[in-house]
Amino acid sequence: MAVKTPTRKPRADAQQNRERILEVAKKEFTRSGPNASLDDIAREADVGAGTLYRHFPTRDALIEAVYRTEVEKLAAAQKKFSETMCPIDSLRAWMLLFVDYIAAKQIIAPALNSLVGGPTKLYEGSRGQIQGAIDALVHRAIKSGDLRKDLEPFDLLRALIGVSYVASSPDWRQSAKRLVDILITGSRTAK
Amino acid sequence: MAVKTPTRKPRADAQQNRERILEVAKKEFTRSGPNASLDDIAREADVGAGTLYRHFPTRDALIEAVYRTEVEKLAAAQKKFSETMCPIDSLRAWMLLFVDYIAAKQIIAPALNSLVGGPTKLYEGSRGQIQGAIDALVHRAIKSGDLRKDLEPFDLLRALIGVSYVASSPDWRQSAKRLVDILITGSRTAK
DNA sequence: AGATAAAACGGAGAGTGTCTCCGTATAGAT
DNA sequence: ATCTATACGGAGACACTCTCCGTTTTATCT
Repeated sequence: MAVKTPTRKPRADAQQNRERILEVAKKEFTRSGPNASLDDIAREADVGAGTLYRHFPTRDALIEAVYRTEVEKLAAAQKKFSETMCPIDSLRAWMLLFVDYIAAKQIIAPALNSLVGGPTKLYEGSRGQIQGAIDALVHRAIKSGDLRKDLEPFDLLRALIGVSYVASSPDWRQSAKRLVDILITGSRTAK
Repeated sequence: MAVKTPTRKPRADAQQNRERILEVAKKEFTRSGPNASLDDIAREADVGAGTLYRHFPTRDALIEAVYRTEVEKLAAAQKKFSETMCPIDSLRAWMLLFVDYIAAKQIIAPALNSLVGGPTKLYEGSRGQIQGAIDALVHRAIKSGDLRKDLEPFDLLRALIGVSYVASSPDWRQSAKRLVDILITGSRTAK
């Protein structure tokens, strides 16, 4: 079923370059936001601009790749929570983790908009991961009767992103976590 | 109390240019997002680049100015609602208006991040307007006993922005409005 | 109606970033 | 050792940003 594979082994240097670019890009995006100069990144990674653009045809492709591993961790956490906690608790735990995650790696913030499905079709991959996670959590909690049946997981994600997006005040994490509870309270089945 | 005013009457052409720039800028930002070329905007407004930059020293200053009038309308709506509805209803009405507003003028979306207090200090003016509106609404509803006392108006705003930010699916407005109710339900005083 | 100076204009151009093209280098297969 | 698919690099064409300053326009004064 896999694609035809009479292809030769991929070149090692290509892989190395790719990783080095990602490393540098992560640092640069963190440092100077999503508009960091791509040529700068290429230079710092000791590759030509062409190499960077071959690996990542657009700025967005690069950003997407940078955040993919982070996103994968969040997705993995969902599985763990679902296995060890009751539905509603695992949802809350995941949402709180999300908040912490953003707090720790502000990097992600600039990309969140697109992640949630912005005007462009970027982030399809990452988006699928995150959406899969929240879908699983919400559906389980709906099935167990803890949450309203009409709850759209994606809406919850949107709100969560809004909450997490900006660290504008020192007590940001506190208030973000309070809001997670508000969201969950509002999402419970009417008693 | 006013500043010294031995100044002469401001020049009419300057004012006209300023308005023309704003008009064109609004159109361009709507059409091609917040990265629209400023030189293009200047050209289309029949002014030199220098003129544009004199009026609006930075891209952000221009964006801020473009959105200011929109923001003022939202702030005005708050007053009206507060005068004619009960606290909790006026909060809900305003939040729904906010959603509609974004739906109608996607323009605002790109600016929302900053509006909510992003890394930069832009949008101070607009932000104050919006924050004032939600503050008033929430405080009134807290005072009337409809909402939890520990609710941070700003959190609600953040969530609202997250909900409104992206029109990723056709039924976006529907689900955004559902989420407004979830937020309000979660914000009510525990019975 | 001039005359005057404050206010505003415009656009050339320097600096920076984006992205492509294609000649060159190299890893893996034989 | 040879071959060739694969990948590399960086010059360069193009686009955008923003400033500088000589020129023009406007409000005001007489």
